[in-house]
Amino acid sequence: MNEPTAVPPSLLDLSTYLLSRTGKTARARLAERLADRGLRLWHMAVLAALTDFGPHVQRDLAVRLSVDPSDIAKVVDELAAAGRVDRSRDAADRRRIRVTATDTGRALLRELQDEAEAVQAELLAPLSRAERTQLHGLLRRVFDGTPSGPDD
Amino acid sequence: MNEPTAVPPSLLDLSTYLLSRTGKTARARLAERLADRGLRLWHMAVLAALTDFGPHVQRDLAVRLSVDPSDIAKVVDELAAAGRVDRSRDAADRRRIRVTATDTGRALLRELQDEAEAVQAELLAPLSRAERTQLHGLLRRVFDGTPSGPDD
DNA sequence: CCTATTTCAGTCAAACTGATATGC
DNA sequence: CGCATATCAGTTGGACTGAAATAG
Repeated sequence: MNEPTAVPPSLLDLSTYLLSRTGKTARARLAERLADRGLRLWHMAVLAALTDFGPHVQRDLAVRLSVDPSDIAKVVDELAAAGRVDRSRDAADRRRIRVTATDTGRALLRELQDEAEAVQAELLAPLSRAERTQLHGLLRRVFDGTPSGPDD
Repeated sequence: MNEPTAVPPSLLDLSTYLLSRTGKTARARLAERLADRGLRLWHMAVLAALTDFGPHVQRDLAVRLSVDPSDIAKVVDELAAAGRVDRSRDAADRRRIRVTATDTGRALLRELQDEAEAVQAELLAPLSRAERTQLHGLLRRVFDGTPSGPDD
């Protein structure tokens, strides 16, 4: 008997289905690599925000990354325990906790970015360099045109 | 103080990040619409498989859609309770349960496809028709080149 | 006896909610 | 007092695991 491996065409015809599936695969592959280091995707996202934009109050990290503040707490806590970020109370407003990436935190981010690019190279292998640029541009315009929900 | 709304460039530069985010948005938007009808994405996927390829044994549904068999059971059960599919024991191999879409099941699928296309039109609004076709082609090639993991 | 199919119960991490403590 | 920030505990739906029941 033939194996029922073919995906339903009425799903394949939806670009949103392809987006969803390939996106999920991409995330899963990177998450798997990060798990080998005891990290999750949010650890990388936080390090990226701190490195790109400098120190953040935790609240601002949550806003920028569209994560719930209650979930940021745990992630920052773990990064701090590993020496990847420093935390310090804001002298002017003692409610606020300022988070800064350490040198080893920034070094870790560079390694994670290498991993991410390796995953990406695997995933986009069917495309030529020009096509990858094209895809990136199209995705970027879709992303920019999409008002961010709380769950994105 | 300026709002920290900008997403970190070191993430935006990753096509896989854009894929992941836009894919998640697409899924969430459609899931929200389906929830209004008391349905989830798997209900639609099962109806699509049954409509595109005809009746399936549950095991084959699980393989085709890359879902765990233990999760298919619940979905099919709900669809059957709503009269969208029929179940019958295979006479030759009484372990197997054959699932068939009913007329109302197929009618429901058509409605769900309309919803999906509406979501897609919203999401891809920034792109011209030609660009959407281009995007679809690129995504399709990435998808086809990606060996499916259990979690895709 | 071993395998295949279905099903149920339980685990597990992720996303979200609610409540609390602290400081403005 | 109201509001903002951080934190903790609990909930919820999804994906996966293990084991049982039935049939080949």
